[in-house]
Amino acid sequence: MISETQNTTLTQRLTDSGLRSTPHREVVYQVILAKRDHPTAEEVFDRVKVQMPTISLATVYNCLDALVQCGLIKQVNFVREPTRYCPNLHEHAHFHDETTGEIHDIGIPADLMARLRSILPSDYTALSIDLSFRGSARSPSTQPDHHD
Amino acid sequence: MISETQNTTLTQRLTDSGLRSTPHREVVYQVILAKRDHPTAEEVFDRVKVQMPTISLATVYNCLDALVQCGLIKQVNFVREPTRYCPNLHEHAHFHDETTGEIHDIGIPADLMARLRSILPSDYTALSIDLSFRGSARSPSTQPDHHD
DNA sequence: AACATTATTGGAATAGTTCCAATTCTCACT
DNA sequence: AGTGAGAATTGGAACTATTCCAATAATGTT
Repeated sequence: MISETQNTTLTQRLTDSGLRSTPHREVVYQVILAKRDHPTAEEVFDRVKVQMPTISLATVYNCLDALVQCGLIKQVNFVREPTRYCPNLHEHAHFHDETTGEIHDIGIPADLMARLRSILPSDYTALSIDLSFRGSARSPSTQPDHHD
Repeated sequence: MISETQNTTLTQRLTDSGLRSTPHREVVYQVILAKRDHPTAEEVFDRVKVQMPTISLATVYNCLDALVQCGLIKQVNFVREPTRYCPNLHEHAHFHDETTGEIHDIGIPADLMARLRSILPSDYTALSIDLSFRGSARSPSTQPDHHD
């Protein structure tokens, strides 16, 4: 079940963006919050169907778009992979572990965010910044030195 | 025509990765170098066809994969957009201008690259780092000046 | 020249996402 | 509570991007 607080946040955020709070959107949001991984639309669809078997994939896309639009979730994408969705609203990067397939959130310190913005020419306005790593997490000793 | 130097680099890089230098791969590489934008596979296909009308889209994908594999080009991707290809081998970020649709390269200073790596836990090994911005370049205030 | 390996081809198949028209729901206003 | 306008949902078709496949062609090696 969604807590009062979360529910309020959801409704609030949606209406702030001129969108309605609907049962479908609530369940989609709930499902993304419940398991803190980075599901694809298809995975969200599967999880939502457990509670709401009649929901359609098109509606899941619609709900995800709505949640992105009102700023409650973010889209994450890796090369030639389907879009994934992430409810972590703190500034963070993503590490895509190619060995396990998992995606890990990596916090970005505020000063680094500022530094990132600073590399842009002054007339560029960034609405969003995306930092992602690809590699593997479990290679403790045998790391081949690799310089360019 | 491809210059000796470029051709040598291409052949060298390919063979280093256990791949062959073929006419198709040469033309694909040449086309990507010629216009320094960030074409999709489909766009590369269209440009290559001018010189090599019989090439197939599957081959373009194959060639692009080969060039990525040997490190001569990089894949760039934005949310729900087809993969794009970039021959800039310097460390750089991408700015996706949503007003014009253009993608601009933004250099990343060496110390910033180091800083980025430093936010990863010590047992994470990054094979690649991807930094991208989304926004618009034309400043929000009235800006009659027009630079490129 | 013959062979093994690798590349190319066209087309079919798949995956991810969007679109559409019909229906249902919700909210604001009586 | 009833009604109408606008928004959301639905299923399925359409579309786009990419991969797969089996047959053919090209290449480098002996």
